[in-house]
Amino acid sequence: MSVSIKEIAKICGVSEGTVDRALNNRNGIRQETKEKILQVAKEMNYQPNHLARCLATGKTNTIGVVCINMQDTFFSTLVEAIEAAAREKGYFITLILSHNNIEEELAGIKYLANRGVDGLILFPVAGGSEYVSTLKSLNIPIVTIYNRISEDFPHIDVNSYESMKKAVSFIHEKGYDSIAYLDINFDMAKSRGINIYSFERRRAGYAAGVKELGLCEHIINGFGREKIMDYLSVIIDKKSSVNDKKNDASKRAILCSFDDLAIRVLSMCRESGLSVPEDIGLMGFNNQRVLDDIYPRIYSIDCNIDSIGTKAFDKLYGLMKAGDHAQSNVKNVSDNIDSDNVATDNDEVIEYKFSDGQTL
Amino acid sequence: MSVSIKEIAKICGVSEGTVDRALNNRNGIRQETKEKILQVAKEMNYQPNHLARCLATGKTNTIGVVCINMQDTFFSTLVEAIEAAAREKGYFITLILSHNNIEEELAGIKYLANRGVDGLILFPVAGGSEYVSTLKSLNIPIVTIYNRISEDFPHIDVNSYESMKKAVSFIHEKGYDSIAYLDINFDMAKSRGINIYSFERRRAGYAAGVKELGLCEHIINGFGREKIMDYLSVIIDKKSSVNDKKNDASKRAILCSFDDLAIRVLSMCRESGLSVPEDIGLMGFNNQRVLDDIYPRIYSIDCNIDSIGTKAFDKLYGLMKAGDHAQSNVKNVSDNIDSDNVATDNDEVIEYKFSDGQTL
DNA sequence: TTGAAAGCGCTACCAT
DNA sequence: ATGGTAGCGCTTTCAA
Repeated sequence: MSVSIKEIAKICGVSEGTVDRALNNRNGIRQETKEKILQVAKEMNYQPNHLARCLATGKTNTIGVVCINMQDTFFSTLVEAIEAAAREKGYFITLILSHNNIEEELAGIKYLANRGVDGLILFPVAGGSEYVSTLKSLNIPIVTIYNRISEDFPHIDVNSYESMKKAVSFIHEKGYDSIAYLDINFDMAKSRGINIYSFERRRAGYAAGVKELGLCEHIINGFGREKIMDYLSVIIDKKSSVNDKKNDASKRAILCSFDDLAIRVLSMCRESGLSVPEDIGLMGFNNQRVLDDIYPRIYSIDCNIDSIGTKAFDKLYGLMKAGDHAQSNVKNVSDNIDSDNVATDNDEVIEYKFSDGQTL
Repeated sequence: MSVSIKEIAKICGVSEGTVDRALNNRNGIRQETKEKILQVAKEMNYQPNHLARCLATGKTNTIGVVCINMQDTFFSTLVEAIEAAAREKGYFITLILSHNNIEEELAGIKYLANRGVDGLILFPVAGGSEYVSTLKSLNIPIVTIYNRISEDFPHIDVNSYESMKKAVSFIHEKGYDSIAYLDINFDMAKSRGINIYSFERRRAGYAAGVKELGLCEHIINGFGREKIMDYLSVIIDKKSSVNDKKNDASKRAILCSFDDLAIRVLSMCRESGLSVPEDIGLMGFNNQRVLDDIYPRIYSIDCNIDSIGTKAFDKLYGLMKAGDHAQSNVKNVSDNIDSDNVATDNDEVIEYKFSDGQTL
């Protein structure tokens, strides 16, 4: 197929070692020899065989990324940021999608480990101490994003707890005294045993926020149309009977655990004849780009997704360079997934800000 | 790090070859020997070194995917479909993003080739005969998606031309007699020399559609807010003066070259006080999922994105298996990018359908 | 400064 | 049915 070092060596009448010295800028070679070899290599359009180099050096310059899916802009944007950061440093990414399936995730991780990736960035679906042991036994640097597994692995995410908590005060300051929280269905997720750390932190942040303000907690646990409609109907009723009893004058808002929910609620409001923000306030999480094209502009929490991706790679890069695998300086904690699974020193937290908006 | 065939051979007191036979289900090995070896391998948690295998076999079981970006749901969904199809067949994907940049794309392709990917799926940014030669010299199977390069490479895409043309009649049948087309700015793209085959086909389809119906062609060449506003203002004016002169009673619609534009127009209509579909009809292209959450439901052309991804991989898989690289049975055509660059036998066309909707 | 050769872990082929 | 061994293309070490 393509020319090898051996062939170049033969043509130049030198040894393979010398060709290697020329090609890879090592010292211990005379300038003229080097130039001649480089010249020949160029003429023959020599292309190094990455594979052979990997086998010889034990490094692949490839990191594995095990992500949930590519449908959610949140994930795909993150992957894009990781790819950019990786490529800048000369790394490739092998992408595997787990589709929120624990088995697929594990199989993927195993494949990647066998392939000898230098490091792993995980959007964990699984969790638990057994899982941690498995990962540690791989003996390669691992960084988690989004869901957290344990303090054994550096974790990068927006500070979901803090930002949601702040979002509650933010909404409250805009004059809303009833703030509901629209979220994924925890029971369903938990029955499947999947890791929902990120959503747990978000919800916990909301809960802390309303508690601090002395407001009522109202969590809509699942985002099917019926559940949303149930909630909206209260507002619709209130609106239609506004002349009758002016007692319940509370301004209501819904904080959503991710943007798509806010978009959905917005549309359902429109269908139901509710005006946003006149009849109901709305706020999302992630501030994905499509919000810029939707009227009215929904407030959202801007998680600075790009920087999560970048930091995740940078962290991993550090570990890879250090040869200092995460496992080396680790306390042997078996850490289960639960709401007490909070940030540690091994966690990196990303700044956030509130987007501009008109819906509150 | 991990156990090798050699170690297992030593422990079992057999040769490496025998271990290989056991591990890889080859024949020419006694059942008991095999079982014993497998047993030991399991105990030692043997994991095959993919890299070494690749080097020995010359196959990597990896395909390279050079895509534009991951921000557009259209692309990320496609990548997701490719990943699924690939994994099912035991292939990995190494993902490189070109960001619509010709240099990045070329660099990426070169990297992938050196890495010995077994095949390449390209969302081409570049084009032209020189590019074709470069790709052919790589000597690996290549399939293009989205933008086409030349008939030298199998190409998979929705039938943009046909579907856009049909979309025009579809809109017309709904009673609209003025159908504008909102598109990317061709001049800008062309001045950068990038491949816009897919958009060219879409626009050509629109043009053919209006021509066939004897309607006026109205192309909005660029989707900045001003350009869109320019067009909407005509409708706004018409609406406000509707009582004065009832002469221009034409029902207007805008066909958009991709969904995000339709979403944007919808919002701008809302801001401008125009009702959709009462004052203006709207239709998109791709039918991305977010449309389901937006009210009113925008009509769109459902390109069956998943099947594009699947077919692209299947096509590539065929080429890889055949060892029958695309270059082998090729006429040496230098094919430039232009609107005459139409489908050939080497092209696969994907079925499409119109989504349900309420905006027309 | 250069050459020679031993690996990396696996596959594949030829003997036996 | 099994053993032995020569590669794959590169890096790395030791000798000259």
